Amino acid sequence: MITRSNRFHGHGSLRYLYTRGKTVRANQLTVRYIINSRRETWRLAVVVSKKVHKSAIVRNRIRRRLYEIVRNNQNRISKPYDIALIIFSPLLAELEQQKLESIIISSFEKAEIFDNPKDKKTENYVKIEEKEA
RNA sequence: CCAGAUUGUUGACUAGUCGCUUGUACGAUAGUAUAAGAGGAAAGUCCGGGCAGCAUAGGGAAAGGUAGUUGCUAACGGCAACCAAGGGUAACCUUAGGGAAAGUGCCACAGAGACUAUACCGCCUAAUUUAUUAGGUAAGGGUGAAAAGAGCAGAAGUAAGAAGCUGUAUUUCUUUCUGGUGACAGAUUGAAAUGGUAAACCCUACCUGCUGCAAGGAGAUGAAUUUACCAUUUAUGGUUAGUCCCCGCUAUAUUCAUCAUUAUCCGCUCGAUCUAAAUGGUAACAUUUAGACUAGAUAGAUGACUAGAUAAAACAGAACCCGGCUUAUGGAUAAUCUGGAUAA
Repeated sequence: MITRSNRFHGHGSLRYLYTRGKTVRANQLTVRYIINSRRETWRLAVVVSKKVHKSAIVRNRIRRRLYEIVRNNQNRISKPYDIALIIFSPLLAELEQQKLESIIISSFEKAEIFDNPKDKKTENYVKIEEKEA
């Protein structure tokens, strides 16, 4: 689970994101995102409607797995993005962890929410050099 | 040992890595430490109550609900014990269990005819055209779940028949008695009635004010109207609004715009609470004593991954809180009881 400051609040905010944000589509989910100039940290919302699955247990499970994957990779989000993950398929509750993680990471890289891997490596090298220095 | 009946319990654990929510302590802050963190149904939202607002929640009408008795309870359409009817060899189970003699409606198909009802066949009498007409008739046939009959049976009677009569069953009212708080059970006197349906209208008795935590309270900034409006009078009348309707009651606040505001804080968890023991009661339950504090989120915490024989398990996620009901549920397991078989 991510901290409360990184969660997404309010219908108004989501409406704003839906009308003005950019979208990237994967097989079973879409990512909508926009840079929020008022904030300093990024925010994430996972939207799982009742059409996806009737049971609240399954919907909670999808939400928690996606939050967890994003949390493990949160160092790669540099700018104050507002992100919404909109889910279409109940298969995400059963999918293997590595596959699910690769889907999320690839779609985030497509959207340029994550920095490019090459840039990331160079940054890391820079940091290491600084530490060594 | 086999087949059943009833009432329960549990419904996941350990280790590691990375996290979330709330409380407490320390700290200027960042944060650190520590404690706690979904269910038996949290579900369906079907009943009942608390709590909140509307008058203090009042009267009438309408509408709705409940239906054996006694008790339990904050209350109930719930629970317990009992009564009645039905099912089972039994343990035990099931029951929308008041009234059809207040009135109305309905009873398909078949059949001549099914409650202001009838004569198809047959039977009897008369007439003549000897096979038809007219009249009588419900003993018989046919149809149907039920037939001129409204419980059942019987004899006498007649042209053929009926009304009527006799016996008996049940029910209602009634007389008296016994047992029980009572439903009721067992006897008994007299009179009357007799198809089903009240999960058809209806009648009887009892109960129910409406809206639900998105209740309700506290917003910020700016603007406008003002003691709701009209008339007379300064307290009345009318209008409007609030509680479905009528009566009654109430009327310093109301409206608009903006705020990525459908936000934020309170309500919010100590309560008809939980655990244990004792006492009373057949039981539901009650009382007393001792101890405990046990989720409070808000796009919504209680998790993700790895390892453990890997196949890790059912139904399933608190949203103001309680008491029930109903529905979903893989596996494991306890107690009591019934019937049968075998052995001693």
